[in-house]
Amino acid sequence: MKTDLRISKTKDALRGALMHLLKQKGLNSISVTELCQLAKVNRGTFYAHYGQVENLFEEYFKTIMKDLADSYQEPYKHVRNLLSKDVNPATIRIFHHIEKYETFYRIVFSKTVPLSYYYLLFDHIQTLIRDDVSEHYLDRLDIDISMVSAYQANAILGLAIEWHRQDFKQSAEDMNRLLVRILSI
Amino acid sequence: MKTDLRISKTKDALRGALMHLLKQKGLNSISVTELCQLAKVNRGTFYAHYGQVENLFEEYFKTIMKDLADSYQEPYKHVRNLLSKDVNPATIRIFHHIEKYETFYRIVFSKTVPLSYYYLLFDHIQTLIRDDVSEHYLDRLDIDISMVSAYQANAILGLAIEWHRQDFKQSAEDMNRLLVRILSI
DNA sequence: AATTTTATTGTACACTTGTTCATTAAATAT
DNA sequence: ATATTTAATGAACAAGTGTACAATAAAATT
Repeated sequence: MKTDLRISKTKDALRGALMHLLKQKGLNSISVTELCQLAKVNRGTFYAHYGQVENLFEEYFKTIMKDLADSYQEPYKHVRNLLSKDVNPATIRIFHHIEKYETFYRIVFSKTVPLSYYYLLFDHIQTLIRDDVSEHYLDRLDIDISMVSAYQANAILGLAIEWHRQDFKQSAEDMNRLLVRILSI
Repeated sequence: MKTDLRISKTKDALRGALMHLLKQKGLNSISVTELCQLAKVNRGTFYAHYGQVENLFEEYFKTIMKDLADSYQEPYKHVRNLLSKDVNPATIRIFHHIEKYETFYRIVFSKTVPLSYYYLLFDHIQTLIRDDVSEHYLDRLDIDISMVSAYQANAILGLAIEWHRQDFKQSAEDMNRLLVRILSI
């Protein structure tokens, strides 16, 4: 059973309007009313699908996260030679992913956005890292794998935050090199 | 010139009401109206001091950050013996600080809160670490100190996030030991 | 092509928000 | 103690929020 044409039409219009407005103002200052006016969708229809503007954004977020997961599957080319044995390829993929969706991540890392978006990203990276970590620490049953992966995942995100602060002036390639250097110290 | 008694009276009432409501619901679902009703303060008065509920919370936040800065100055007793040469005492202080203000940090780490609070905490820890890092990397002028400190600061916060997720079941002491173990691997 | 199902619309409602301003009351200064 | 300054109040405003429901229109099904 495929989704009703009217529904996807409405959702496309709302997503388009949101993307348009996000280039002008922050997520929290976009009202349901103006969003619906721009999308030419009835306000009641919006509430039938989403409870608040954030929910609409989150739906978009999931498609981006999907891409991150997919990019993890992709074969590695240009960075493999950089990698030391301590670097998880998954972690190093993140910077290219952020670069690709820069406009989007400018929102995700903006101050006014709820912490939940950061957590969604964190979760994703933590999961990617966890598999690698649990292999590496197979012999040490005494240490909490969740803690180790949380530590490593968030360290990477620390670099991403600083990258955002410096207005993404470095290239993703630069960030990869930086990460390798930090890990090798 | 000291602050007007009426102002501090109003602010105390508002802060008290906020703390009371935060035990029941999330920050974002507290309306200005209900806050003022509980505090017995006119809604117009609220807006004279704060633009939104978040601003009131941020005022409280700053007093907590002050405590974190102060605790950094305190002489070290019970953890010094644990420290390897690679561990910055500042970083290891953070877990005791979070434990002390657990109620508060349950809010700071909750999903619905704006990312700006996380950044305030991040900034603070990054600054504390930066001094230590710049000493350590004095010879390596090619590496961005902000990046290294962002990496390390956020790694610690990753542990704090995971700690929060596990409902703070470990003691601050446990977290310190864990950090030392991770760093020594 | 006709029928059934279901999404969208328009309208209405009570409520919250953010702002303004004259009035009142409380604190500070004389 | 009185005068002056300044904060708090109450009322009113336009606009947004969230919800409900009957009427309509557009899909899906037969």
